[in-house]
Amino acid sequence: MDNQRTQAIKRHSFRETTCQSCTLRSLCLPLSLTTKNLEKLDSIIARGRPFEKGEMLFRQGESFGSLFALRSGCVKTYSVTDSGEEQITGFYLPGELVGLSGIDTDIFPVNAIAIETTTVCEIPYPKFEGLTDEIPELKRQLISSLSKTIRRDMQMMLLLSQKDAEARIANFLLDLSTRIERRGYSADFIYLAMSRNEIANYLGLAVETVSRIFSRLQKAQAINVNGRAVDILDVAALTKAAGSCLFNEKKDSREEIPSVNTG
Amino acid sequence: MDNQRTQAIKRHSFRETTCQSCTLRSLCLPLSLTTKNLEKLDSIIARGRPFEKGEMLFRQGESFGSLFALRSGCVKTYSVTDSGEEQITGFYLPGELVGLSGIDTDIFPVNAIAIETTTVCEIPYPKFEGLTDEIPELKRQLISSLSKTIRRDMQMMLLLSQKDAEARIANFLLDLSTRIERRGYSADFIYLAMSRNEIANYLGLAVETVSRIFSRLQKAQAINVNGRAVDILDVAALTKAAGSCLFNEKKDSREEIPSVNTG
DNA sequence: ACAGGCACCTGATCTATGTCAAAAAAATAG
DNA sequence: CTATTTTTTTGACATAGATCAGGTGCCTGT
Repeated sequence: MDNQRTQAIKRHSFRETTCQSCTLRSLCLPLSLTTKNLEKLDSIIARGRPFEKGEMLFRQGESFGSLFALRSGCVKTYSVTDSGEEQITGFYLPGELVGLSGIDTDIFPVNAIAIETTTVCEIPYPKFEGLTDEIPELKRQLISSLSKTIRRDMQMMLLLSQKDAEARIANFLLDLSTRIERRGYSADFIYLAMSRNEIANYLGLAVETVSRIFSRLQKAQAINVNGRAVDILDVAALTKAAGSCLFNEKKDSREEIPSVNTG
Repeated sequence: MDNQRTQAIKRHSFRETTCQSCTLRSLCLPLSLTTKNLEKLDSIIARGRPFEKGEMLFRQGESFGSLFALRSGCVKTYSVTDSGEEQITGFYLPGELVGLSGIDTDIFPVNAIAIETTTVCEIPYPKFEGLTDEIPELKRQLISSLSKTIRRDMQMMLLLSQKDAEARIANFLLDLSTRIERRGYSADFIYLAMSRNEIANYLGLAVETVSRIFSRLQKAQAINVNGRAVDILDVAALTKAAGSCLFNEKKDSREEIPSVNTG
C-alpha cells in the first residue's frame, strides 16, 4: 500500500525537530530567514504526533487558532454546504501551509483531514502574527503565501470554467508532478494519495469520467496507470492535453511556492 | 446608458479627497484605523483622473507597483492564456481592492480594465508595505483582505464545479445584490456594468445560456430584466435557484468586506 | 436619418459528460 | 484465508448546455 515514495517522505521527515535542520526549509515559511529569526519562529512551533489517515487537523466551524505546515504525508481540505455536499478545495504536500483561508475569521471555513499518515508543524497564529511584527521578512513570506494561493485559485477557476475533462486531469497530474519534483523526487512518477472520487470532486467531474480519462490517457501512451501509481510517459502529450495555460505559469511554477491551493 | 445608480455613485465619490472624508471608508482599507494612521495612509495614496470605460488600470505582465482601491465605477480583471483565451477573474465595486494577486511577484498576473467610468485610489505597494510595519492594524487589514479573497475564490470554485447554469447566475445576481446593498443602495435593483458575454465568461457558460437563464428567471417571476437593468422580484426564489451555499456564508456576507474576488 | 456593427435573444442541433447499471479488482474485516 | 465492503472500471443511455444559425433592436458615427 505504501510505496517507495511515501516511505521515503516519512523517513526523511520524522527526525526533523527544528526548522533549521528541516529539509523542507527552502519550500516553507523559513525561506530566507536569518538563523536568529529562524530560532524565533521555531520556538513557537508545536510538533505533535503524526495524524493517521482519516484524522482531522481541524474542522469547519471550529475556532481558528493555528496554521499547519506539512512535514510529511498529504492533507485535503474540503467544505460542506448547508445541504451536505462536499467540495474539496485543495490537496497539500509537505512544505505547504494549510489553514490560510481562516486567518481573518474566528473560525475555519473548511475541514482539513489527513489522507495518509501526516506530520505537521503547528503554528499558533496569534504568536505567529506577533512575530510578523518583529520580522518583516516573515510578514512578507505570509503575504506572499496568501497571494500565491490566490493566483493558484485563479488557475483553478480557469480550469473549471473553460477546460474539458481531459484537460483538467492532465493539468492535475502535471501540477502534482511539478510539486513532487520540487520536493526532490522524480517528476515522472506519481503515487496518488487521493481516491478517484476525491479527484473527481476536486475537479468538478464524475468518478466515472475520471476513470475513463485515465484509461484514455493510458491508451494514448501519455501515462501508465496502476491503481494509484501513475507513471508519466509522455510529458509533451500530457502538456498538450492540458491545453493553454496562463501566461507566466511556467515561470511561476519554478519559483519556490511555500503554500498552494485553498485552505 | 448611465442610470440613476451609476450617476449617484459618481457624484458622491468625485469630491472625496481624503480617506477620512470618504464615504466608503468603512468598506475599505481604512476600516478601524485611528485618525493619525488614517492620515499616514492618506499621504501615500495617489488620486488621479478617472479611468474612462475601456481604459486599463494595469496590464498582465506589467511590473507590479500598486494596489488600487475603487472609489467609483466598476473594474474587471482577466487573464489571457498563452493561446489567447480570456478568463475574467473578478468584477470590482467601490471600496474593493484590485491587484492583490500581484503582491508577491514583480508582475501583475492579470489585466484590470474599467468597464465604466471609474475613479481609484492608487496605493503604491512599497510605501504601503512600509506602513504595515508601523501600523499592525493595517497589516491585519491587508492579510484579512487576502484571506477573504481566498474564501471568495473557494466559493467560486464550488459554484463552477458543482452548480448548474441557473444556480451560477442566481448566485451571481445575489452576490451583486449583497455587495451593492452594503454600499447603501437597494438590494432589489441591479444595473449590470458588464455585458452578457462577460457574465458568461466569468461564470464558465456560453452567452446564449446566460441569455436563456435570464429569460427563464424572468418568466418564473424571480427577476425582471430590461437589458442591463435587473429588478429582483423574489429573493426567496432566487436563493432557492442558487442552491446550497457554504456554511457560514450568510454570516460572512454581513461583515464588512474590503476586498473581494481575485485580482 | 441611415448604414454598419454590436449586443442580445431564441430556436434547432450536437456532444461531452453525467447518470444508471453491473462487473472486476482491491482493500478491509473477521 | 475467506467474506464483505469499497473502489475502480466499463458500457449503455440521458441530458444540460455548447454550438450553429438567424432575427431583432440599439448604439455609433457620418
